[in-house]
Amino acid sequence: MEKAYTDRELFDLAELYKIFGDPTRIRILCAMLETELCVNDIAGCLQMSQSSVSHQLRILKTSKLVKSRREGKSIFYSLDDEHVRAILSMGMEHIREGRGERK
Amino acid sequence: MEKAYTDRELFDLAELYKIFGDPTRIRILCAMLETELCVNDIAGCLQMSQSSVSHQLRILKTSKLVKSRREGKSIFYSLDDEHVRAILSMGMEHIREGRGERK
DNA sequence: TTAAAATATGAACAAATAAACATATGTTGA
DNA sequence: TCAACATATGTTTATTTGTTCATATTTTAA
Repeated sequence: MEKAYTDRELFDLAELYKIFGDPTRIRILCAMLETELCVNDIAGCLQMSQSSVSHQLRILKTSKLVKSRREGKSIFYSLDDEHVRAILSMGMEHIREGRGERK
Repeated sequence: MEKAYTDRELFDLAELYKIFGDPTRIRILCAMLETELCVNDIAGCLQMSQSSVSHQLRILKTSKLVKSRREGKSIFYSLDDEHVRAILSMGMEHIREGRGERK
């Protein structure tokens, strides 16, 4: 039986999950589950600095987890595709099945 | 509309993905996609030290991503549940849709 | 019970990275 | 063009964390 995945794919896979593996980014992503948001909106409702939000959004965008569109002075961000939602809800299911308890 | 997830859940979710977000752990998990493996097997086929494998396995077990059973002097590890497989393949789909390219 | 094999664990070190701060870029309206 | 607003980007710092080395447990066989 041959190897299922290439080294490259395994590395990229880890890189992908690394993006999800930060509380701040998770909060940003989940905030966008319902609607697109501009940087200031996110900074406001998540109580974090504009700079920090912007830095994280850049990471999320580079990883193709969010996309953006400009409207006047504001730039609206939203989840890039349905895979992002699927990954989020898949993880949440795992958590809610009693596997996410304190260490 | 009320908040979909609690702060606790969002934090746990990030913690879960953080476990997936390391190349070594991803390689260990994917090595176990087909069959259960003991520590030495993993260290051998992944070319890493016994100590490092053991440390990572402890993390994976604590997070309920793998389970173990003893057989004589060896301890065999395997994926804990179908969610782990689902999360892995979901991420792989995302990668393979051209969203995992170099930064 | 002693030795050897398999695994686990503790400590130290180095690399990665998120947040904060300051500053730069870009857009709109007067 | 100028001022004000929105967002982006360097840089530094503190924290986190994966690996290595040394050592400790645990199990089997003689």
